Amino acid sequence: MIRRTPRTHGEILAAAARRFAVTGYKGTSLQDIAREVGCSKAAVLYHFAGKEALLAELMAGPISVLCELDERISALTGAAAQRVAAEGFVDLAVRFRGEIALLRGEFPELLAQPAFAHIQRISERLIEAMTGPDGGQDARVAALVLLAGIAEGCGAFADIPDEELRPALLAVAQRVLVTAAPPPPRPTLDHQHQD
Amino acid sequence: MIRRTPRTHGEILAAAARRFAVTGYKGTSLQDIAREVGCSKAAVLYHFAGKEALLAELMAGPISVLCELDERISALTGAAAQRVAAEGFVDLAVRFRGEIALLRGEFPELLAQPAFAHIQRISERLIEAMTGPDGGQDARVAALVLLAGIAEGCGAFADIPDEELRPALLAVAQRVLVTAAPPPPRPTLDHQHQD
DNA sequence: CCTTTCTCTGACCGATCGGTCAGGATCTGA
DNA sequence: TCAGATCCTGACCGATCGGTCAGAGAAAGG
Repeated sequence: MIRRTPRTHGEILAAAARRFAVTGYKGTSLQDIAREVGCSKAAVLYHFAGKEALLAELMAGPISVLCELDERISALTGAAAQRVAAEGFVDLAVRFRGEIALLRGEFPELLAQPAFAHIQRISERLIEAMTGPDGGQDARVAALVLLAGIAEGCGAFADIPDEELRPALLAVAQRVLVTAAPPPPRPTLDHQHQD
Repeated sequence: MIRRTPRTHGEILAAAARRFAVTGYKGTSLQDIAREVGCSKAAVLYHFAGKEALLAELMAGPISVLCELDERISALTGAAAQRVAAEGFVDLAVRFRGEIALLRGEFPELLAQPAFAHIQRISERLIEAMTGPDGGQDARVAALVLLAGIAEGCGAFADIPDEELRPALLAVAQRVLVTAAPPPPRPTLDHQHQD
């Protein structure tokens, strides 16, 4: 009586991840997943309550890590919160880039679902933290570009090993975020400078 | 006999843009668009050959500008190509951020369609140009994050006026891109592949 | 007036979606 | 051997999708 759902459960999950990564969540039908596994669509729905449950189980890992990150950040402010948010998000993106990639830009609509409502709030707090102590509009734009860029771009980073991707993304984050208000010595770019 | 399609054509187009911006391309049905206009679904299909034609007409502007940018870049190399690519893409994003936003992360699937195949190629060349003369993996990661971040993030920039958004994005681009490998500037991190 | 052209509608089509259901295998434990 | 739980299937459901079609209604021109 120990064997709950022998091997098909995991197989279906893996197949769903593969399909989602290729055609996106909405673009993948239960039929597609069933075909990938080599079983019937009804079998998929025997192991999982529905398509949404499939996604929820796939995203359980990154979501729990994201929640932990949110709690860590909520205890901080200013530059400390900014640094932890950036590093934490990079770590999360590197570790779960496969899972994040399979959402393929469907964040807005998926986040609109009540099941993922808290993710929406967390990402907003993440943006706020990444905006940093400067707090200006430029800093907020930078934070948004960084967050969206990492989230959307990490689908293209599948072939880069973790130990190379992490420092690369950290370097980008360090460069892009407005770390403070003080005037940096470097001139800001504009169209009219020497060629 | 002059009046081709009086005003409904433009009305339908505007309504489609509004709906696409809210629920995405795939997430918007012709019924939704018809409801927004206040006509029947058949009327929408009377003015437009199909849903795809609707999108194509909406994206005609940004696509033509993107093609121009591609041609301009193809005549350049190295740092010059990088600068033109970054500035050109920022300009494009600022100017057409409404149109870009209504794709809502559906780039991958839409680009997979044969009708948008050349866009795929152009974006790859854009990445290559933005990677810059350094050419290392870190530079490529930075370029990807920037491109994806601007494309995905500009949907959140609707309330920022052009004259504020452009310099903000240019500043981000200048910071994030690995500008060069030459001697004077700051050392690139962990990058032992030059001779 | 009638005819033609343009604009638009409601009904309808086939396909596909997520999901349900009755029941057939297959296995387990007594 | 039989009973019951587990695993899975094919058939089916209602909803919705993009798209078609015959024809109604209005406008224009003779």
